[in-house]
Amino acid sequence: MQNQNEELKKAGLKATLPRIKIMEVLASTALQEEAHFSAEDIYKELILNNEDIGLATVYRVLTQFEAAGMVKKHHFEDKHAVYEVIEEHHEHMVCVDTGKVLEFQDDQLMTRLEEIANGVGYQIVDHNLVLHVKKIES
Amino acid sequence: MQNQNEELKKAGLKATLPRIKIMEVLASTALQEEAHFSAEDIYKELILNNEDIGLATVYRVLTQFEAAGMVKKHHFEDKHAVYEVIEEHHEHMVCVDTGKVLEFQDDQLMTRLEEIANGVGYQIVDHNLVLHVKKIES
DNA sequence: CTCGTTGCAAATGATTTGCACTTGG
DNA sequence: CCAAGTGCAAATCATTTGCAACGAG
Repeated sequence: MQNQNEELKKAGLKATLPRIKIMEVLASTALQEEAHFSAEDIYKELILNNEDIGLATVYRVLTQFEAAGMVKKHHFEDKHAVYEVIEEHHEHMVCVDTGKVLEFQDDQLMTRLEEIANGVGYQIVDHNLVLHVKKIES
Repeated sequence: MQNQNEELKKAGLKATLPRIKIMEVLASTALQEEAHFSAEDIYKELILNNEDIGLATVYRVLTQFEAAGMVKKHHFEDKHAVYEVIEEHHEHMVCVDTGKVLEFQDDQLMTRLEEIANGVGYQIVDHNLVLHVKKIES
């Protein structure tokens, strides 16, 4: 697990216990059927693991991770935000019935978006795309 | 202005003064260079017009309007939500430098999204797309 | 040692709710 | 009339911040 230590240093962050533990939760496949955690989710998971880490720290650390480009913050539902580890770029599809989150990636789509932005004199810096979907049951 | 009265009735809502005034603000081109208002924006505008309407009512009415499909709620920035009157469907592009919101619409894009969702057995119920852009200055 | 970090509690900002009082149909 | 709607103040929720104690390099 020395690699996480490295990642933190690279981001200019001290390798403290809270940060390491939070990274572990984010990276864990355990609770990760859906790899999108809210600050609260992570906090509860830490409590379960008998780690004595404050919720405020979870928020602070997630913010730092986001600034360091290690995680991405999403606002799928109205209230609390969720975070996910950045591995490769992809979009999200959320099932309105089950809440399940599917990920996908599509070059044709991205190309078209670029064309549209360029067409009005802009370049894309970032984007947010979430499809709210439901199973086809014909 | 009898048409707004109609719209409210159609939505099963009494045509009360607060609701009418809020609709007027939403529809007004006055403050509407950017037709995206937060609850607070609307509240302040009402105060300016010497209307005695509580902020809580603004929130309640906006929620009802959303449920009735008359307005759409967005979360462009992290904090407060903004609402806009639904007229015809379009996507948003927000300039990261100026905060300016541009709207666009593209069939090719929509078609591609449908294809993607269908491809995994889902149909699109709704979607959220926001491009964060900046001017090309070459 | 010395800052960067943390935990806790209190502060914040956006939105919601309880309740007694209006008001539209 | 009288249920639906409203204003106000208090409550709630997610997130942030101040500050004294702590710990990594």
